[in-house]
Amino acid sequence: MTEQKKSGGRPRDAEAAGTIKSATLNLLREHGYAKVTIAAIASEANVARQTLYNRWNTKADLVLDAIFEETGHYAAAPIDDPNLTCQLQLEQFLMQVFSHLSESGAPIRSLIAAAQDDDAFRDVFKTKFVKPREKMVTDLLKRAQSKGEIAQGRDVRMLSIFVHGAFWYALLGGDPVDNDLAKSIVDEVFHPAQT
Amino acid sequence: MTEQKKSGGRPRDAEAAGTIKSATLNLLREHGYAKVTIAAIASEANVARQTLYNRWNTKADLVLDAIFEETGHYAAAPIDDPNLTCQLQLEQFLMQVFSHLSESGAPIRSLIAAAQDDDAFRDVFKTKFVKPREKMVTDLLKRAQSKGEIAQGRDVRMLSIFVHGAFWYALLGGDPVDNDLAKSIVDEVFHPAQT
DNA sequence: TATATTTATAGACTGCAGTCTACAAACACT
DNA sequence: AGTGTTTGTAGACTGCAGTCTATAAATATA
Repeated sequence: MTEQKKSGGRPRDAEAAGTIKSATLNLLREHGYAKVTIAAIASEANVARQTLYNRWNTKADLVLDAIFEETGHYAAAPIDDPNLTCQLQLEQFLMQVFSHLSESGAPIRSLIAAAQDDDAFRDVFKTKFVKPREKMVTDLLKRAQSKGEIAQGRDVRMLSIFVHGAFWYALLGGDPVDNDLAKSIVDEVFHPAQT
Repeated sequence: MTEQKKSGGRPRDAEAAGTIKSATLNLLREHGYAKVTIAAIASEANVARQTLYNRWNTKADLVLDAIFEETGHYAAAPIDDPNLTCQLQLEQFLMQVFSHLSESGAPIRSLIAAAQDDDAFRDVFKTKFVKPREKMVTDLLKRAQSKGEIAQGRDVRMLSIFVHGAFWYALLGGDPVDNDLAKSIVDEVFHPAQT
């Protein structure tokens, strides 16, 4: 592929992408996904509307990209700290993720929404956002299993899905996604309660 | 409230609502939520566009209502059959729900999408669709707990959220929602595996 | 300098959701 | 029959996403 351009041509404005993305985030926080218009973003970024469409295919694409720019930082895989139980590590990881989401939860919800109507977009969203987080949790649970914190016979992949499912379920249902939820999820996944 | 109308007035066409809803379902199955237009539904039902807006506030409202009409049948609470384990009952219940969803899964996904941008709509969706199903599962799990199929110390409410979360997670992610998923979910919730 | 290529801008245009207005039709009450 | 009220119909209108076209600006290469 390599998508080579024939020769010169006017270069893309190097600053534009950043300016547009940050304008997008600002408007997003202020008004929410539905009320933010492409025209408003373009205007805020002092750029022609078409320039946005030169770089992103849809409003959802742009928003996805804009959110990644700052969400990436929070996606750091939890390092294995041998001094902490895996249970605690998972709890802290979830709390970190949740506290971030309480800031940009609404736009992310809107992304999920947009993803439903667009197969290609849903793939990107899954590949770049959902799957990596799923893997982080699966890996952590595997470590817990190898250290005996979780019984050998359990299906770690399904447990990871439980964790994320519970999280999405709360997020989409508009229920609070907070430390209490994190604790409840982790308690039940590790569920030492054997009566 | 009782919403009384002052006096007579032209009565609503009794057949219209049904005709519109079934036209909606037909077009929905054929083209998917995004590609179905209000105008097309109105035309299919031989009704003015405004008539739709007289009865439903938005496209999502209408689709929600249309889907309920046939989804209601499948929402029957699982009767407690003392001859079957609760684990089997849950598995059968989920299979029933899943097989229905593989038919109208796409429109339902679009509903979730629409719900994200509209608080009022999300409430209706939760109240009429999500919560009742959550309760069915919670009740079933409670029975399982009282019969000893699930340990006393476990948080049944959270387990129910795991079940639904896993289900929504698969649905929204575009993953197959089938018998295998149902079995995996139930196995892990009851997880007799104690190594 | 001349040409080809690519981006940026401005603005027209399409399609759809949802609103609004004017008018006709169907009812209740007097 | 006459009045008031509500629904149905037809069509104009607004706002936004996304497309398309014409033109100017910025680059590379000849």
